[in-house]
Amino acid sequence: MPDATHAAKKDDKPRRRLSSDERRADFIQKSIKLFAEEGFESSTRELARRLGVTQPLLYRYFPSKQDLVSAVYDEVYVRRWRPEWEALIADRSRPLTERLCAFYGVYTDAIFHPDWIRIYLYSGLKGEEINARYMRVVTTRILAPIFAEVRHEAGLPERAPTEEEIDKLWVIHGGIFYFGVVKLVYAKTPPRHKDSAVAFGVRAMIEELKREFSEEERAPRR
Amino acid sequence: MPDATHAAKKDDKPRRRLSSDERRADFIQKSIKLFAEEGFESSTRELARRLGVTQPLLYRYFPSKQDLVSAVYDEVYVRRWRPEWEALIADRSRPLTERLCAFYGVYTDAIFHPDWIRIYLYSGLKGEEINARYMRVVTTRILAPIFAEVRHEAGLPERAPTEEEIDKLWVIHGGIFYFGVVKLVYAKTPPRHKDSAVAFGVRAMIEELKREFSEEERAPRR
DNA sequence: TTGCTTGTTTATCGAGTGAAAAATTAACCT
DNA sequence: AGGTTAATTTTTCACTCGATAAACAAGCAA
Repeated sequence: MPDATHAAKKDDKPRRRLSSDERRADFIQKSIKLFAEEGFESSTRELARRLGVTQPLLYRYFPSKQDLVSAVYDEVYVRRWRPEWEALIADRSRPLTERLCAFYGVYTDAIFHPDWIRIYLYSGLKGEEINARYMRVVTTRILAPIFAEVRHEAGLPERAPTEEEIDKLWVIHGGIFYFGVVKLVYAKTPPRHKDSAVAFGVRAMIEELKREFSEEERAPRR
Repeated sequence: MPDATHAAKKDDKPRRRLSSDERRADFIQKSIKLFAEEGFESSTRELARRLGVTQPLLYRYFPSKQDLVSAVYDEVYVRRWRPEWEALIADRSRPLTERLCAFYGVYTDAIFHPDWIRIYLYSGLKGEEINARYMRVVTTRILAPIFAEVRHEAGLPERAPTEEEIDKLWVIHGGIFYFGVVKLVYAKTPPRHKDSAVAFGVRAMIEELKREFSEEERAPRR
């Protein structure tokens, strides 16, 4: 009797054959979907089933399942970052609020997808190093520049943010991100008020930062 | 030869015996730790190993692993909620900012533990119904009351928040929660600036809400 | 057609999974 | 002491997991 545990197709009439590159890309794309849905413990057999191939074929393209996971990380984390985002934040020809709303508009357009958010959360829970690296990138490429721009708009001299100040920025940045988690992961509904939620967070962050800066001016520390 | 896959202790000298209630509670407490660390796919054998008992004993106390998971949900979600939190928010004898800082102080004291946060994230990714229920509780017992208090402090008539306004409150509430995620899950370090991060979020939220209310007063909708 | 390359399947292994049934034994009650 | 209850272990099953080796077959070049 035929072993069904590796069956590729029910009707094995049209057994097409892909080039090495196509097949590899197919594995990664379908893995993103599967891992996002069910986590990284998803079986290689379920993945193969979705691809319409048998399970051992995976090991022709990836030495181990962990190598496939790493390829998924690379595709999701690294390839979706747009360097032009950083220029958007620092473009002083536009009002700061407008700039930051524009930045968080395109940033959330990029990451507010169930695939991205769920893989991010899963890998974070796994304690993957790439997660910590991503957090450092956010800190230095987004939060610190925002801090510098708010100070500039407030007419204050440039200064590196303290750890505590970065934490305050994380509350807003994380709040915007977590708004996406609530909508896409928990409620499974499109984020209808994304723009006004972003604008609320941006304005609240800028104004509260300015307020704290002016208090600091009045009573300098140390 | 003895089968090691179910071994409880190496030295089986002191084989103590617990009461039904103690053992059941022990299963739940150790499950919280284990599931928080490794997710709900953790094996029942690993759990038994940590308890110092054999794996089939679990099935004397829980019909299935899923029943154990449900017991963990109950312990973590339901039992940690403090009804007095709601009174804290509505206590108009104190200034609103102070009230909300106090509320978020004790609320984060309750939930800013790796166990709670990780189980919350894991169960949310699994799409568990209890997660959606918790979100509704947060909305009606925390966010809507905060909305009412801000309006009251602004001298405005009572009014139910729109979905869009609740979303704005989620940005701050979620931001405070996600600050805990960043510290406890990603960075694995105690949230040193918890109080000032909370105060930042609270003040930013209150002031920005007031600002939007006053704009609304100037140009009423519809 | 022949023959070679390579994408793909078949078959299988060893370890680990949740769960059921039955045997064992510690603790309590007369 | 003896006897009973119930906590715990032993044994085992059917299944799933990631991974390997070998057989097969589609496409292409001669």
